[in-house]
Amino acid sequence: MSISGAPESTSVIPPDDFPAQYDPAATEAAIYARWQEAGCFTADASRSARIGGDRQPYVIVMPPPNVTAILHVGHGLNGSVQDVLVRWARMKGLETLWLPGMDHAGIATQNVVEKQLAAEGLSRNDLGREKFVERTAAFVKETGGVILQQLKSIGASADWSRAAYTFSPELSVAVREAFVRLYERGLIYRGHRVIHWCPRCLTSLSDEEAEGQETTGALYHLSYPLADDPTKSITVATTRPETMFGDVAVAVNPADERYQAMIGKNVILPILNLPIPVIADDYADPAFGTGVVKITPAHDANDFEVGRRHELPMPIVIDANGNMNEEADAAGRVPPELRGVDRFEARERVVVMLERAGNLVKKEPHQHSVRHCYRCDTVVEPRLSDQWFVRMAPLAEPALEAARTGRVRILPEKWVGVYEHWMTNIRDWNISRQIWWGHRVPVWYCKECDPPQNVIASREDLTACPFCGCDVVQDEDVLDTWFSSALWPMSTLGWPNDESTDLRAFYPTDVLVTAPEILFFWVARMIMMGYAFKGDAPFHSVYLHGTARDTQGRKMSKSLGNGIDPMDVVNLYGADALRYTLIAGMGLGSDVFLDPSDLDKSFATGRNFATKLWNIGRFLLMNVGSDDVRPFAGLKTEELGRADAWILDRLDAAIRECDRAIGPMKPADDMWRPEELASGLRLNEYAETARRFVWNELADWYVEANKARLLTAGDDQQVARSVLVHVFDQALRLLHPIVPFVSEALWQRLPGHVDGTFLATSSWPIARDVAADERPAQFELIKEIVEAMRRVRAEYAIAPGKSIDAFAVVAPATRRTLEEEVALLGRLARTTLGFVDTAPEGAAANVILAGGTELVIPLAGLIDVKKECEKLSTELTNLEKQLASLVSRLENPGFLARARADVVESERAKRDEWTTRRDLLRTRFEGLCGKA
RNA sequence: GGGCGAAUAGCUCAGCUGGUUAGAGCGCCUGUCUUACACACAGGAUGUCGGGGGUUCGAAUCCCUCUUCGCCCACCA
Repeated sequence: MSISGAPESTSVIPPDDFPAQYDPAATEAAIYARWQEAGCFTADASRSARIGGDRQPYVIVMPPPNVTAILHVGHGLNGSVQDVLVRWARMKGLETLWLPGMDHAGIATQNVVEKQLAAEGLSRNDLGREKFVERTAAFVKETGGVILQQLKSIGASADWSRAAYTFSPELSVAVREAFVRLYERGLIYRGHRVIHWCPRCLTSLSDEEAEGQETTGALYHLSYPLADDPTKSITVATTRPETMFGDVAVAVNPADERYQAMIGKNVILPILNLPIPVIADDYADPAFGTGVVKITPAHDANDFEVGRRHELPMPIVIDANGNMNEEADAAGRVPPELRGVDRFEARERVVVMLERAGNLVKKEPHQHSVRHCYRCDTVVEPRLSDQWFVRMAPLAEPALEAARTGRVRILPEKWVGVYEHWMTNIRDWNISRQIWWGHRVPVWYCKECDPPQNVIASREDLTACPFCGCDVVQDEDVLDTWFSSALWPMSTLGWPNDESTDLRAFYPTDVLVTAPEILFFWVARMIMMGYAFKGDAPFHSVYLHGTARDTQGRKMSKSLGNGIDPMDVVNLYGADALRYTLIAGMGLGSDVFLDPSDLDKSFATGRNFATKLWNIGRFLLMNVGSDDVRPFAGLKTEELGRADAWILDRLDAAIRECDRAIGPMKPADDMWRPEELASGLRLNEYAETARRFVWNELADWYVEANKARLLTAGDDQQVARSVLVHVFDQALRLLHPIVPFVSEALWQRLPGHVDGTFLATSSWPIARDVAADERPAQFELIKEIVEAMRRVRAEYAIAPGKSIDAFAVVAPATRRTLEEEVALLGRLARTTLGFVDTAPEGAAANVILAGGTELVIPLAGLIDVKKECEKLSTELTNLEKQLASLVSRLENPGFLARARADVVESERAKRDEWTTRRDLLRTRFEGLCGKA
């Protein structure tokens, strides 16, 4: 198939400049390069109205992907959403900044490098801290940042000149500043307590990093004999019998009748034969298990609290690697045969030992949540240690208020409740990690000074104690990666330098787009830090998008092997196909389902749409040519045909709908009004509206209606060329944020395109404000007539080549204005259409259109009269039934009294229309089929 | 265990504050290579809007309840 079949006179575009088949691979990279050369995505701080410029700023900070990450569909989804928003804002004339960057991803990156070392038979300790950090930095420098390149190939219009990195010198300054300020305000403290410990990563984790997984384990009932009467015993229930060596007490509820006599007595810890006290504490729940809980303060966060309340010792019996071992306060507690044994292995063996000793009462299956390391999935071990914490309650207060007052809008709204719940029950944040890759805790210890002077948090590296001048040592720990991420919107713009141009021009930012999983990891903490250091929220909107899932609803992941590589999609169908499919397929907050085994089907929507768009462009260029086009603005209203008036009307409607779907860009006066909290950011509605306009209105009707006009030289041809080019130009603008490449490629080829201008930086369409006129409605009538004729043809299986005659019975005034236009459109249905005042006699297909217009198609010899009668009969019956129910509604006093006036009005209009139709149908029926 | 959300065409979902003959994409059926497009065009079929109650003149839409799925949180060992 080539365009050689096209009439020579209109074939003005050489095939090599406008291939018949859209080729994204050949188009996209070149276009992206030109955008970058032209600086289309580089934001100019001096234009921000906040520092005296002429434009409102619009800023999105990109959730920084891990520096080692490779693009997956989740990133594709996230990036596409942000890119749609920033491209939209840019076209709306705002000074738009999409600030990209990467996260050094402490534990994750360290794990990658440690794995490499392991392959060489080395551990990080073999290298030592300094060498290890050097090696990791080199690895990151060498291989990191792949994902940023990949984001470019999906069209991300980020300002790469501002790309940031959480571990850069600049951002490290911000991290230190934040730490020291919080420390000085008493919001960071060092605590000795039970935290989540990953025995594989050998570091502590925050509550959020230790993810619970429902697991079927066992609940073991163990009997601990009484010290003063070994014939009696008390039964405790536990899921972790191996921790018994760390038991220092058993607790019962003070109100529990059953155990009143035991409180204060001692029981004997089996195997070890150690006496431990029975204590009373509210923590013991009489309703759970036996009502008795063993207390292991060093290996359970709750037991730790109990231990503190009762001033109990806290022996550690499991070491950092998760093996049974005697550590602090545990001398003689771990039996020699278990020393060095893995905790799970030990569990089995302890159970056997207890069983032999007769202390195992029973074992029952038990469902409970076991926490795993979010980076390596190892079962987390609660461990007693010294860690740094952030006091969260004071920080959470303004952040919570922000969501309540409308300063920050969270979409979809269902997350607001989750956010509130978390914020009101917030717990302190463990920010220290026992790894090497990350921001080292900026705290130095002096051995000579007395507390509190011996602990110094400092913005500068210290070599000597500022108080006594002697040597100091820096804390060994590094900070949680998320501590630096929490500062992201500020630190990337220049904070802590409050005078920084970018910070003044672009902070606070506008929308944060991310996945709901990291609402607490990241989003909530950014809001808190924003208030803590800048006194304001870092953005006014949080958009939480869905997850990419496979056809079985499973989350796409590397480990499951059910992922889709976005680069495959880009290579096969182009970035636009990927973007359109993702954006159109994702309702607010709902997940996107894709079939990894059938990319062709999964991305058909986007691919087909890009192709369609390309073909409209081809038609336009082949038929409009490259000769000068009359400027649209110079056209007089009366020069426009009905089709022109109609498509312009549809365009205005589409523009309005798209604007409404994406929603208000910013809150007025920095506060969302209640009714705005749930509105906007419906990107799928925007995509659907734009698609419908371009495909179903522009291509299916306007282009078809214009074919004849464009071939007939004259004034009207010039009008048609002008309107077509204008409407397509506007349509490309409307679509550009979703499908930037193909729209740009086409826009650059439009007649009259000025070299060096880009669709990416052109203006967003504005709906006209014009007086209503009757022509769009008249075109709708033509459309209906054509559709009716097609239906009749299909129904009676009239051969495609065979022309038929039809008559439309319309009001004389309308008829006069319709005739010429319908003549042009007649070919659409291969029908000769005439207009008459009354229907002709004889057999005919009869269609009643909206508004009471009757279409009569005399089909002598073509139709089966009996079939037609049956059809008329059922149509008539249905209509009468519907009409009856409508009439009864309109006669219902309750309805008339309570329904809104406009509803009543429209119901009445509908009744009148249906009545007319019913009468026409009845006449037709009686004429054709007789009274029978 | 607490909280939140969802259930609409074979599949993925729209249907906003109650009033439409309940929609879209993909899939399916029937025609068509009509000079931009077969990744297309034209036409078509398919839904007791999860079950049951209720409020109302009127419910896919509001309330209650049940069922089934998701998600978030949680110290019941």
